[in-house]
Amino acid sequence: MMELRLLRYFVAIAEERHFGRAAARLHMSQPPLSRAVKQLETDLGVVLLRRSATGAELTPAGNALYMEARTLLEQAEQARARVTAAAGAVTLTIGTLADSAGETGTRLAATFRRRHPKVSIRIREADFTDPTTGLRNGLADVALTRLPFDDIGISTRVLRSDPVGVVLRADDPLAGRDTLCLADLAGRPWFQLPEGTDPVWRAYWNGATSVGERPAGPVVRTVNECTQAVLWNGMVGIAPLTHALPDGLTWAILTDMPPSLLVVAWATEHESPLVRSFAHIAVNAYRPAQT
Amino acid sequence: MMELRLLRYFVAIAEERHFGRAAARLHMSQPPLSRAVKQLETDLGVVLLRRSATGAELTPAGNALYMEARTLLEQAEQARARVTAAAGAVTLTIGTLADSAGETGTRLAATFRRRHPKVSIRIREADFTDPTTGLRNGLADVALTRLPFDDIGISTRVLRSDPVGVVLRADDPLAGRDTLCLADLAGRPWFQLPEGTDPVWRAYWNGATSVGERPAGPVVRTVNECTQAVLWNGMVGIAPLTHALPDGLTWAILTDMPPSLLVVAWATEHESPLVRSFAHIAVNAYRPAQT
DNA sequence: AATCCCGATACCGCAACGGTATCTTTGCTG
DNA sequence: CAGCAAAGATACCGTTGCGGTATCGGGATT
Repeated sequence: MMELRLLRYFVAIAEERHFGRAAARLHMSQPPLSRAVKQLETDLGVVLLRRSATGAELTPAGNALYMEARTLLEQAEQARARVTAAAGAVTLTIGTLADSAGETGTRLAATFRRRHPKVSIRIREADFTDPTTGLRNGLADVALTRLPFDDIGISTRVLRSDPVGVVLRADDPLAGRDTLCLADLAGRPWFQLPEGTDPVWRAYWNGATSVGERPAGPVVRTVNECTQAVLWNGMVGIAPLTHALPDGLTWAILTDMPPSLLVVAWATEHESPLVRSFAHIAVNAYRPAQT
Repeated sequence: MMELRLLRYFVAIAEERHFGRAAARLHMSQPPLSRAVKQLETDLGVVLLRRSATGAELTPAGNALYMEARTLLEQAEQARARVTAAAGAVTLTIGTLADSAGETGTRLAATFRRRHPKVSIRIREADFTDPTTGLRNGLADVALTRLPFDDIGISTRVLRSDPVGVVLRADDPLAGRDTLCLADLAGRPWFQLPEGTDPVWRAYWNGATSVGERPAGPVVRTVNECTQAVLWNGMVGIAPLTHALPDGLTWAILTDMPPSLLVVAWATEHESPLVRSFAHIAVNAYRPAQT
């Protein structure tokens, strides 16, 4: 039977395109994943992955299942939230952009939990295609994300200003330089946000994108080994990196990209005492003279 | 973790309001269901059922989970169908109204499978609130259901005409009579379709409903022990009963209810060779002089 | 008070899950 | 082209947990 557990596994494999990395991300070993995929394949009567010596590629059916599984798991999460809400439980859903906000979120959530022990917290990791991390459709109550994006109806408080940088392979001709400008990167593959995403957000990142070619693979990918930045085959990311980069990668700041602002955000019309409290905690945590 | 298996179990329990009956319906024993519910309850941190000596009632949270689980399982089914469709597999989804159509569906599906071995078949059981069993929103390709309902855009072929009857407890004063009229039943509780359902369909059944009071419990319930009729605490159903009624129940035809027509139906604009083939098989199976 | 019925619990065998070790294949490389 | 490295598949194993039978406890009914 098609169980959610198998779908969780498959999503990890599909995103990593690699059984071993997926296993690491799931904190388990690789063989059960082989079995899980085979189980799904025999259950659905369909080949999901094209295995190779370098990893695994999605077949059309695999891609379909990846999309379906994502939404299904998301719907399951929402269902869970609605059920607990129906029981009178108070929940705060924190949306986080899949970059530095991840670790930030859990840290702030811990503080929040100390102050509001009875409120249960749910963290929803959104990918780069939605800078509001679901604020607009009620999928999140409060978000840790980045400006600029179309913020009408959204209240924001700036936490930190981060220069935008680029991640390079150590063997790159440009590696070793601390700063670069966009022109240095002309002609390289780049990441590109899909159409239909927030226009302001897209324009900001396309400022970088316009110098490069269109990418060949999927549009945005989050790399979990390095939660402090969005990497993609040695492409654009966000400084500062507090964690060390994986071996063989270096970092250079792009001097002509306007800085990206880490913010706490919420839908203005859904502002609540809990949301205010969380925003307050977040702003305090980043106040310069905190002592 | 909240797995689909647990939700399937919970849905059965919620509908039967009885662990034992749910176990029978799931072809398993009762103790694992106790465990499953407890597992869900601890996982969600919520009480789902109020247990009593006569069965189990849903708490508000339980009702919420019931709704969520239904849609989630449905979505999982659709997801599965879309994935196999993406692999180029051809699927025919047969919607069945939760009464006599159930058994009819599997029987016709068997014939259909013999004729089209490569087409995979999915049977979708719909409840009484949607006489089209999802034809309109693409949830089903072809339906075994009953007239009358609002059939604009829907093509139908009549398979059989069934008088409408009422199921009575053996200790009922009216039990033993073969025929009744609606007036005989004045003042009794009755089943009632929720607002927003197909108006023609609702009006038809409200013709019966109008003589009775409003029911107290949930609006429609399907009884699985008797797949040949919709029963509800000794309320209205559809003749003929080819299967014996459970002990303690009898059956009387309502002479002043217009008959209900068993039909095969499909969305006219989505008519396809497969749909035509299925309809043809269905009509042939019910032709009087078949020999 | 005795009985009945329902859900909960205890316990058991077995299927399935995840882990370790190893194999096969494939792409790369000297 | 031989050898190596890496990735997924397979074999096997200990443990978990699922579903089954037997039984218990507690309301409701008579």
